Amino acid sequence: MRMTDNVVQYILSLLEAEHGSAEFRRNELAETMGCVPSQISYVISSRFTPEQGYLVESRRGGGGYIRITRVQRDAPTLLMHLVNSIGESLDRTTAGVILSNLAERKILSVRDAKLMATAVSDQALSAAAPDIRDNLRAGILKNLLMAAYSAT
Amino acid sequence: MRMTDNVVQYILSLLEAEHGSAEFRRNELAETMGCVPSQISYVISSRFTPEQGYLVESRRGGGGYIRITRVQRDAPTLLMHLVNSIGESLDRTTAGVILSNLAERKILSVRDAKLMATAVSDQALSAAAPDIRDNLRAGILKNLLMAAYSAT
DNA sequence: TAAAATGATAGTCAAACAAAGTCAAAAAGG
DNA sequence: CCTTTTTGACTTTGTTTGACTATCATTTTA
Repeated sequence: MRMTDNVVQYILSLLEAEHGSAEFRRNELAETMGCVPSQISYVISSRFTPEQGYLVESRRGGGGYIRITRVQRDAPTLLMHLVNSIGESLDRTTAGVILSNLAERKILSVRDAKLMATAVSDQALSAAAPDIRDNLRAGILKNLLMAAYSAT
Repeated sequence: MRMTDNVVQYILSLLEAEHGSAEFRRNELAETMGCVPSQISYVISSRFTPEQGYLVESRRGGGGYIRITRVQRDAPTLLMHLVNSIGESLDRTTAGVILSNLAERKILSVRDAKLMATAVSDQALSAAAPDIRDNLRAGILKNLLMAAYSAT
């Protein structure tokens, strides 16, 4: 398993245990996970972004910390924000992060998330030239999320 | 015996051992089979297609993998016939007919059918030039049908 | 006491690494 | 011939690492 996934899991468990808010020291977490500190930064910047519904605050220097807070919004609002944040292009990694996050937060069923992931996969889009796949992904996923919301 | 057939056999045995889903690293498998990595890609693209009842997922980069999932053993034969009849191109009218038919016959839930219809709609595919949309529809729908009935 | 030094943090960025994907040419079958 | 298979060079994607920078609180110094 990737270090990235381990760190994600660990942070999610912290969020779970503390009802939506996790605070830690970057170096300490890196130590317990057995990775370099910048890996923590990588995980946060790729997996706990505002688009994913997380607020990240931090402070450097002595007594520094990183705090991640799950933004509390009802499902429709969260979906709307998400759809608006997607724009014209969506790479597959981000698509995957979005969908697993929605499933994790129980905004989508695991089944819906899997179907959507399939719909935006490279396999499904193989008929399109690689350089427009990200545009297709954006269009497809936005439509799917809207559909999932309105068909609830 | 051809290398291709050896690789097919090996993957089939993995699928058997793991009840319908096999995950491996392309390079590793190539190593154990004694072939170049791209041969694995060739085998997958020619022998583990949706037409043959398989769904393929993959990831690049560190910790990358290829995962092949077989369709459920009790998947409706109609579904498989359908996937085979689709070919390289599927116009939106036919897609609509197919999906409402599947829902009608209760092979798909109404929700799944609606999501799939959204995924192959012109709206969702607006980023693609009109002349390739039918090709995209074919690829997307075939993959979605496999996903809806994939083992595990 | 104000300024400077110190040490404890987190942030940034690019390079190194670890995969899988693509494509076209060569080889092998039929 | 024509199709399928085999091969390998090259591309793209995603992760990991580490050197360097920025910031903040505390302690020392002038």
